[in-house]
Amino acid sequence: MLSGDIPPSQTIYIKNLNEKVKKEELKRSLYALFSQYGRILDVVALKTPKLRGQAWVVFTEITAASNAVRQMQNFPFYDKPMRIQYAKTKSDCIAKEDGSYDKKKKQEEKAERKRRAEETQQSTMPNASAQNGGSSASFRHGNSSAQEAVAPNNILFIENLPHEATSMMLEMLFQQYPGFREVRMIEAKPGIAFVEFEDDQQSSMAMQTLQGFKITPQNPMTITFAKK
DNA sequence: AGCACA
Repeated sequence: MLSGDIPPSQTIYIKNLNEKVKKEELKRSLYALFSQYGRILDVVALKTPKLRGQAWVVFTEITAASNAVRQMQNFPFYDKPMRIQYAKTKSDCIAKEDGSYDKKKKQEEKAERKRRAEETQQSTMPNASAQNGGSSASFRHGNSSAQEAVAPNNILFIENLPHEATSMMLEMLFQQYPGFREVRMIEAKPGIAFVEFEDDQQSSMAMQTLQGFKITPQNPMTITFAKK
């Protein structure tokens, strides 16, 4: 069944995610990867048996979600091709924004789900010791520039580097990713760098894993695709 | 495969 029967939404539903990736890392990587398409309001991922391997990414704009669904379809992410659809229901963070969030209704739905789970389960449910990792995807943005949607490409743009960062240091960091070509820094512009890969999938993988990486505690690096 | 909001 194709996903065509789900109407466009500003939330995308992603499945076939690598279940070995830790929740917080997964959320950050998804954020890093998908912020190319527009501003993200929330990333939801749970590791419960029913929900592992899946995630929701909430954009402010439907058009951003549409581009993400099309362009990142089957993108190899942690070695598995992502399967992306629009979400079936409205995200809570959207409902809260537009006033349609109804707490009572929410609780009924929750109770209903629980009831159904129990009737199909019919067996022992040990301690539901929920894993309280908590916290939403906190993430830093580049201090400059409202983020435009720059299409994924093979060159990364690195910002917020400490002034003492050298191209040698960056090379050490980035060369471990397949397809690495070179680091370019501009003497006249400290704090930024360009890192080139052979293709955009390889650059994306490096971006995902190094997004927010701190060379010094005060300098989480911001990685975006370079404008061409 | 699996559509939630810890």
